[in-house]
Amino acid sequence: MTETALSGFCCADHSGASSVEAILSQAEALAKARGLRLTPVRRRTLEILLDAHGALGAYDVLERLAADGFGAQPPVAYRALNFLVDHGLAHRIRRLNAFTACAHPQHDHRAAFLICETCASVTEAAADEIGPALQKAADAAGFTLDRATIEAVGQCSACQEARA
Amino acid sequence: MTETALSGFCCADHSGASSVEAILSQAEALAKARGLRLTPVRRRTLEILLDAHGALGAYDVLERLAADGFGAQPPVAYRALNFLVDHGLAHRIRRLNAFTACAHPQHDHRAAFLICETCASVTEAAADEIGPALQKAADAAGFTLDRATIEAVGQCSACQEARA
DNA sequence: GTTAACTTGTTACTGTATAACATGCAAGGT
DNA sequence: ACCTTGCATGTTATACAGTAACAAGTTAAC
Repeated sequence: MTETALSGFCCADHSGASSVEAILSQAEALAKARGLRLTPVRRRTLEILLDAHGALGAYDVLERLAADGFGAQPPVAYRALNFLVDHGLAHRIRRLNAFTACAHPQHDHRAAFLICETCASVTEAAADEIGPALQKAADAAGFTLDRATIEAVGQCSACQEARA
Repeated sequence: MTETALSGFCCADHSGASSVEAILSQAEALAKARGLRLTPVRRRTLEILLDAHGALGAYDVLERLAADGFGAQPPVAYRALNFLVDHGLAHRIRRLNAFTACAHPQHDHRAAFLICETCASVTEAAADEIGPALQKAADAAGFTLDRATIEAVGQCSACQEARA
């Protein structure tokens, strides 16, 4: 993969350039509040994800980090990405082996991801109603739920229109 | 990973040895009905997944296939596994990079997977109620839903008791 | 019995992720 | 200020996961 643009806008309300700044400062505030260290690599990694407006593979992120003078080996990217994921600033999209910035870092939300098969865009959707249904299924199995990954595949609205 | 036993029982009602046979013959009937060819490698692959009573990595499956005289190269395992997944006889667990036999191959169900963090067992839970909730979230985004992956992480009932 | 479609097998390779260790930086204690 | 302790970064090397492309054998249909 060279410069794999798994692009696409995460959601309407933060596709403008200004909101990159907004989310970045939210992240900074959040890190301060929780005593986390949003170091240069970590901050830059988040910025890269936000700039991509979609999902990026770890090696794509690494390429950009290296171009900025950070380390050029996989662990550099994986560590920063895992940090962001662990603290809710980014999400891992397993179906794509990729990562995407969290659109709403401030609230602890359960998110579902809508992955377009045509343009590979990733949209983060509120999954508040899915939680209880999943909880019920877990209860029935005597399973204690910690967290869940919900990834849907289909066609985004833009691609449906283009195809019509 | 050498002989990584991502073991654990899929669900109470098919953890007996006899049901391996039962599911296998269900699969055979189903293949016949749909005009699919459940060839030796494919059948054996399904059997391997059923014997494992849980999720197995592709390379674990490959090892066992090779031991049985089938090809020893990755595509052999991946092709058989993908065939099973494509036809609903197995599921791919993305969080584990692994595969597991479908517990209920006959009905076209939406399944959620409950992955135990302690013993790595994978339970297939009915997710019928989750579908509508997800559909609603997709609708709100103007997204046309095709299929979805739902993977939950937590503690299975057996491990909770053991820890208590 | 020949063709066309599919299945299996192979080699070779690309992509994804982590282990283990060395170095460096930062915050708190004395 | 100085040291210590823990965390962050960077490196090398390697493990693990998945696929492309082609050759050979099988099956089913005509």
